[in-house]
Amino acid sequence: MKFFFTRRADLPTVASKFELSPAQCHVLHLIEPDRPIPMGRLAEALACDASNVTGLVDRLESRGLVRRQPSAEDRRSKVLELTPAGVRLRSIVLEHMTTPPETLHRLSADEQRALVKMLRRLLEREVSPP
Amino acid sequence: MKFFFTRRADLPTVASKFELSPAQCHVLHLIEPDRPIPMGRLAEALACDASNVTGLVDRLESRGLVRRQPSAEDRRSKVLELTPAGVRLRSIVLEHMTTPPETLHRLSADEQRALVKMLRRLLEREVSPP
DNA sequence: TATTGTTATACTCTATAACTATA
DNA sequence: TATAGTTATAGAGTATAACAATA
Repeated sequence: MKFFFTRRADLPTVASKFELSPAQCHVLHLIEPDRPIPMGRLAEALACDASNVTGLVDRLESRGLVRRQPSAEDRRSKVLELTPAGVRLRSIVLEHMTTPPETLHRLSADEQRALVKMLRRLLEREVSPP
Repeated sequence: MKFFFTRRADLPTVASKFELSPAQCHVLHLIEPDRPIPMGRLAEALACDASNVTGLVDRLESRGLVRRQPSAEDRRSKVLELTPAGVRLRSIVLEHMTTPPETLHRLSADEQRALVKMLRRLLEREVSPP
């Protein structure tokens, strides 16, 4: 939990480097390149009401990072995909967010590997099962 | 990072169980019982502007969870402390937030211990050095 | 009837700038 | 002059409720 709150305090700082809000960062993270996602599924993944996604996507769309496309199967639904600019920014943001804390050197290379392995196992399939 | 965003999505859910906002949860976490903290230091710990702390504390104070007290050393400054109700709610919230993800059983008891140990080392002194 | 996304409304969070009372 | 906290203001995030189009 301490880990969580520590990173939570960092997010606005990281996000603002790219003039993004924390929530916008989260959206960028959730829309994977070449993997269009319906708006409703995005709302689920964000654990927020669907009505919020409208405005969130509006702002990202007006910055040319995300596109709304009609869904092939259901004419009520729209799917979201990253624009080329969105793909680029996403990868830059992710790179910055994965910059490890300066305290990482406290763990040996072996320990770091073991840590990553355990965290991976904890998180598998917890978000956006294909 | 995936870990972070996963927990980030959980926070509003956990918080709303107690009719708290995510930020209010964070504040409750940061004010330790019997450890008054000046408002300015709270703003630092939250990585937000000092002006936000006013409203944040207003709302917590009007719910009887937090108290403002004049600082002994500097008459400009006010220190924050939890009320008895605040101490109680803090401990309940923290208990809920430390409920491990259901996927924890994927790690053996030994692995869990090792994981906790490593995370502790990564985080030591990163927040609120005494 | 039920569902997807939108709109309207209200409240909270957040930053910036201007203010006050101390230092 | 500088600092701690407040107030005013504006934009973004969030939930609820009501709505249109489609299923």
